[in-house]
Amino acid sequence: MFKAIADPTRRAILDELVDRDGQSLFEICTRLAMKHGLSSSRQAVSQHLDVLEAAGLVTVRREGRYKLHHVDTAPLGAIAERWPPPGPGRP
Amino acid sequence: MFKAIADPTRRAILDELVDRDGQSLFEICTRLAMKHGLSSSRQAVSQHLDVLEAAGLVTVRREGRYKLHHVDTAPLGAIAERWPPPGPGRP
DNA sequence: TTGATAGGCAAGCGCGTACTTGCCTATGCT
DNA sequence: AGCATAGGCAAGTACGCGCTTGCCTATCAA
Repeated sequence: MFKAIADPTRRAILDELVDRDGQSLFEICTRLAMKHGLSSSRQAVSQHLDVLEAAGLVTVRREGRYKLHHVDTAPLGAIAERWPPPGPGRP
Repeated sequence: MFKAIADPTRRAILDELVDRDGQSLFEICTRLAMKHGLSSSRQAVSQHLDVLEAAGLVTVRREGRYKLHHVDTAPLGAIAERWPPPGPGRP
């Protein structure tokens, strides 16, 4: 999971899915090229999505010939849980 | 910074420094071998510490011939800030 | 001053991983 | 049926990264 967010392209995909949940593969490709200036091929994005899915950060739902991707940022909470911020506790 | 916590050895180093702040290089090596069962060489750990320092997660303070390492988990807050947990907002 | 401890620098090796290339399957529109 | 769209699979390539190896410097104790 930590390796999943180590790649900048995968982080951009997460940003994109947070901004607009339930996108298909081609939608993600297009918006990555547009908004983030990334020129990743379809296969590259597909492989990134596989990694994100294996990390539990993205869930997949088939709809006809489309494959819609939904983001789930819950696993990232393990990071804040493992190394809690040094701020003042909850009074 | 994301790549810094992608490596399990570096995560173990962070755990070790949270448990006991201000350790030297050899202390970290020893405790990594003891508690985590990792047999990393001194140079390997040193390079990991360089990465953690570059990521802003570890600060260094020289004391005589020792090099004390202090942890700073604040940069990790950027993760929770970038992808906020989907829980209920703050009412 | 000599030896031992703590750490630094740089080159090289091996493997993982991000990406490409080429081809194949499935669903939808007309 | 026929074509276009959406996606899958597998092998191959290139580069980064973690780690080792070898040697060097600096601080402290005797």
